[in-house]
Amino acid sequence: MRLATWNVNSVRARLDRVLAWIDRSDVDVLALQETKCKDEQFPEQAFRDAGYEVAHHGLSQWNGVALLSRVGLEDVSTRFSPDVPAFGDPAVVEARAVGALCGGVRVWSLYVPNGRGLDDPHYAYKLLWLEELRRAGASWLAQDPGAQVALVGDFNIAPQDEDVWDVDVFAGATHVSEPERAAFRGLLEAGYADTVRPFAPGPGTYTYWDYTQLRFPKRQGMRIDFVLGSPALQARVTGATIDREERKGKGASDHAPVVVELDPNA
DNA sequence: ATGGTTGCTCCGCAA
Repeated sequence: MRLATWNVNSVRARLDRVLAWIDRSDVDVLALQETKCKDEQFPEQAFRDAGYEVAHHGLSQWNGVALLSRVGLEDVSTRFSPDVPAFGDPAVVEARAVGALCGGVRVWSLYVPNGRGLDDPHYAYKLLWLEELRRAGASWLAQDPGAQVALVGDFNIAPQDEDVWDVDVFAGATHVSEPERAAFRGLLEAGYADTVRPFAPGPGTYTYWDYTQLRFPKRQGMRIDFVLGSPALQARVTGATIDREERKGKGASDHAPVVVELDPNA
C-alpha cells in the first residue's frame, strides 16, 4: 500500500496536475492540504472518476484538507479531539484536519497553523493546536498500542537545523523555534516516528521551496511535510520518497508530494 | 539586473 501526503496549494488551480500525479504515482491513499476551497467547490467527481473515495473538509478559501482512498474510506472525522483549538473572532475551528480509516490505517491529513511570527497570535495558536494533537495521538496509543495511525501533512516545522537550507536565515522566525521543535518532539515521544527520514536523509532534503527568490532552482528549501507513524505503522514501512520532480515546471505547488510504501502483509 | 511568486478574491491577504 502506498500512502502519500501533499500540500497542493489550491486543488482547483492544480487539478490536472494532481490527477496526473495520482495516475503515475499509483498511490492508494493521498492526503491533501491547502485545498483552498469549500466542500461544494471541491472537484470530488474528478477523483471519483479516477477510482478514489473522497473526504474533504473546507470552510472557506483558506486551509482545507482532504483524503482520497482506493482502499476504503470509513469513519470520517474533522476533529482529532473535542478540544481542537479555535481561532479568530468569532472563534472557529479551522479546516485543518480530516481523518478516516483507510485500508486498516487511521490516516489524518493535517495542516498545522503557520504561526506567521513569534509574537503573532497565530504562533500561540499553532503551539496549542500541536499540543492538542499530541494529547489526542497519545490517547489513541494508550487505548490501543497496536493501532496503525498515520499523522501526515504540512506541519510547518523544520525539526532539525539540516531541515532548512540556511538556519541563520531563519533566526527569529517561525518553523525553527525551540517551542515549535519541542511540540514536534512531543509527537515523536508520544510514539509517532518520522517514517520518511530514514529513507530520505538530509542534509539538503526538502519538501517545500518558496515560490519567491528562485528558491527551488537554488535548492533552498525546507523539510516541513511529514508522515508520522505509530509503532505498528512504522513496522510496515519498506520505503519512502519525496517526489522533488513534481516541484518542477509551470503550475507546480510549492510543496512536493511525500510517499511512503507499506508492506501489505504486515 | 542585486530582482526574480502564487492563489484567492477583489485590489490586500496569506503563505
